[in-house]
Amino acid sequence: MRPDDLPVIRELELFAGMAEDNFEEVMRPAYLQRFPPQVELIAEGDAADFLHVVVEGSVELFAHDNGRETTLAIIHPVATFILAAVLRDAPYLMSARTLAPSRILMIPSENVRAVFERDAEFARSIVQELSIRYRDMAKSLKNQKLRTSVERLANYLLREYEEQGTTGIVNLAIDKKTLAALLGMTPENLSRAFNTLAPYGVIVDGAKISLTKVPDLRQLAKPNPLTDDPGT
Amino acid sequence: MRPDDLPVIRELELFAGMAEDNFEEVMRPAYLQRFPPQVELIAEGDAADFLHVVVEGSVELFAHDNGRETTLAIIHPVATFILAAVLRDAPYLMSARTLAPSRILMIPSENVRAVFERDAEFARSIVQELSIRYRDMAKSLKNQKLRTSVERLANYLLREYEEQGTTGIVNLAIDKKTLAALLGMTPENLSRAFNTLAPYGVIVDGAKISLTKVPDLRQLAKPNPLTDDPGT
DNA sequence: GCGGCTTCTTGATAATTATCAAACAGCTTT
DNA sequence: AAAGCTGTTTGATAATTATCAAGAAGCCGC
Repeated sequence: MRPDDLPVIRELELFAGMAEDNFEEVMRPAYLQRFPPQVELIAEGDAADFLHVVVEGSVELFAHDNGRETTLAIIHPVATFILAAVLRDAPYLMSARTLAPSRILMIPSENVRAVFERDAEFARSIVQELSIRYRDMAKSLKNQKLRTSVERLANYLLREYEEQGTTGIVNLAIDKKTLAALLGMTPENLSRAFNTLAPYGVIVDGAKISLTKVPDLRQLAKPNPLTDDPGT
Repeated sequence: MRPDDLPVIRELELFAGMAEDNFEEVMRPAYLQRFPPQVELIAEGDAADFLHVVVEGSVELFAHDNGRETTLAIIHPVATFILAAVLRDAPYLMSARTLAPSRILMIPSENVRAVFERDAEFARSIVQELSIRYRDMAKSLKNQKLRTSVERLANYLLREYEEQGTTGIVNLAIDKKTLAALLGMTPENLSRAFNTLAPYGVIVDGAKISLTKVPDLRQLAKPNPLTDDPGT
């Protein structure tokens, strides 16, 4: 592990409050590894041996059923994934693969559980993290069940628009195939959904999306904090 | 509160491990109330003032967006709901209504949070409960994104079949309109989905569903523990 | 029993989404 | 520059799901 990585991880909300010696105990057996893109880090059904932290790059959480595949979330630095499986010592429900060249911190599950038992601050942070994740998942389910694919795309664009500083340009950080899977549609349909949004000022140029009529787009999308706002 | 209710609640996994005096402190300001069916207990967007426990009856968690409504879960006794909102002191993401005449225990959120801070066993239980809920939500999302409506119905029936003792008869505990919303389809489509399943030995008689060709149904449904098994 | 009610079902049609096939664009490799 | 990728788009068609309208079945109060 590079010496300048630890402070970054320490600042993660999950670890920020815990006692220094407990932090060290969690981190001592952890290791940080570099992965190229498209490497499968974990597979659904596997035992949850490690808590993973995306330190750099990005990770896609996806799942299979019936021979079909879907994307459930994209994890950006610095954040953990599969915390729930680790805490329950249960099989992963999702697989994970790197999207970009990434550095992943892997902490043995036992250590997470052991320190959780005796560090109340850490326990508190874990509960907050889990609650956020639960709520994000609930929002995703609402998004999927209550909106059409065009609406999901419109809301996704508006969310990115806010996060990227309302400049009028949204840069897609993931390729369109992955975006389609995340939004619960086929790549062909994503392409058509972009066309449908053209009258609402959505101009596509590769991964660069211009939003020229945000009020119109907003009227179509009808964003709702109880479905859209992540991390609350 | 009836004196014989407390032990039942005490046995809830969430409360089982905690110290007696802490349990009393959580419960002292709580109150147990009886509600007729179809009473809206909480509304999405409201502040999370109480942790709710379904002691008797049943509760539907549902949500709106875009003028549409969907059902996210049905809660049976004895179980809590909206724990994540309580812990984060954040607005509810879902509304809740009674489906049957129900008795609901309401515990002020502050008390839950206060005791959580100092009872490590309680904290542990909360983490387990949250993890289960997160994973159930993830399973629901997989179910919704990866399966057709007929497949979702088939898997629902098989799950109920197991839970109701594999007798060949499944009794629907909720009306078909609610089931349709839970499975993410319209009532009309649910009716048609049942017809589609007739060749697989699914015979509908009101709320009584007979499964006469379970192996065939299973072959169609392709149930998967990583999508279906609740509470793991 | 008879309205009156709700729930559920059926039919016809429309909207949404997926599939299959082919073309195209932007890459890299040779 | 040509060939071969991969990712994306477009077109044609099919499958899935929703909507609208009407009918059937069950339930309740009187």
